Amino acid sequence: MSAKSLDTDTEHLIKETAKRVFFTEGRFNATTQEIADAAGVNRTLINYYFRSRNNLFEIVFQDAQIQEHDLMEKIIFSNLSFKEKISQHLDTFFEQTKKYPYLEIYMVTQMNQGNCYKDKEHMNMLLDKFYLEVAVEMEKGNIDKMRPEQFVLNFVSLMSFPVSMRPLLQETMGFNNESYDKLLEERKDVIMNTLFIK
Amino acid sequence: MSAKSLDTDTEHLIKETAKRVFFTEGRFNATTQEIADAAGVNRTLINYYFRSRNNLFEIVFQDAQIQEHDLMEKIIFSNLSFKEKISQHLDTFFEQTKKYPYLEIYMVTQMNQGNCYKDKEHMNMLLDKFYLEVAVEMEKGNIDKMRPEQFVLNFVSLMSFPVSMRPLLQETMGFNNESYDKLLEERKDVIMNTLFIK
DNA sequence: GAAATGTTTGACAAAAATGTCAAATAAATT
DNA sequence: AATTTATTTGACATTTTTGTCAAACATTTC
Repeated sequence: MSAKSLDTDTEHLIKETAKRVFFTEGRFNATTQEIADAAGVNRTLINYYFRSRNNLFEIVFQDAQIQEHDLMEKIIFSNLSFKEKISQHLDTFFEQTKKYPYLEIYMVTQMNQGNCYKDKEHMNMLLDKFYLEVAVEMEKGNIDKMRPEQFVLNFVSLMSFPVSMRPLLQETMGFNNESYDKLLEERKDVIMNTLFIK
Repeated sequence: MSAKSLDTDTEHLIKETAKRVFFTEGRFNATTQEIADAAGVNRTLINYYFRSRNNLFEIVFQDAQIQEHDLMEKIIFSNLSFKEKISQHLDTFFEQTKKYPYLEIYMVTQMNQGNCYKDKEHMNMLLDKFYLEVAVEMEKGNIDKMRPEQFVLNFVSLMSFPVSMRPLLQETMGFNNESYDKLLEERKDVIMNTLFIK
């Protein structure tokens, strides 16, 4: 039981499928039937393992939070230089968003439906540490002077928006999948140049 | 009939309420009952005026597109200098997003559910015109050199992301409503400084 | 002010989605 | 191999949401 393959563990399969439907495909109001179909299992197994649809959704939401959180933690507690931290984080982020492009949008829609974010305390501690580093870089003249919070907003905006909003941006800007992928690949350099003073 | 007040025109009231529920409150899977309640009308009036829930949603989606479109057109066909165009657009955008912060996210979730964007042709024409202006500014040395498309991505990202993702960002960054509002107010200057070379 | 038209309402029907259960099957334990 | 336990299934019940309709009401038109 403990050595059971994760691939065939139905509970795990359902959860991963739900994540795929939400975070990868962005179908935020998929029904339990649709998720069950996508997982290739009987719908009532969702009730067996998760009791209710709501419960499954809450668990998936928590998972999403942890994922965001871990990514954040990784960048802050590495002992790279500031610039390298940013650079590294861009790599991990773009890697992760290939799998789950709609993770952040999902969280927003959930929060707008009354679901709320947990573990603010710890996150704040991480951020305060980061703000200090940002301030140091400003003193050194490596980045423009502004409130560190604004730098963080710039950073996450430049990084996330083109991914999260891809359907809208790709369509309005007249790209096809291939050319938009290319655009995204080029973004790392663009972002580094935008954030740091040459 | 033609001179009827728009405030009491039920059809109009329902549509505006739906927009409020979706774009202002971000409750993307509100039921027809919830929308009717929010509008203070009988639910079946939605069927009377819009035939089906789906039809209402499509109409609202179209409205959203037109709104985005008009905003885009405004900036491009003004005869201000490039920098003033950007500046002006930031003002209009922030003004608009006070009313409809979740308009863009709504469009993305709709598109992920199979709804698709219309009128690409015209939008492309607008963008091409804008790309040319961007290129000129780069030549002049007012903005960093990059593909004009990347400049547009930077621009919209810096502008939209902190608004669209507000629930997530505000929570994770530990702001309250008031302090986040303040942060947003400061953003115009930050964005101008980030986009333009001093 | 009577007839015609447009609007609103509640009762009901239909559809869609979720949840429950007992029986069937499979797996583990003795 | 028999028994216990865990998993899976389909049939059914419940709940939620949407759509229809005729009657009530209001407004306009003649």
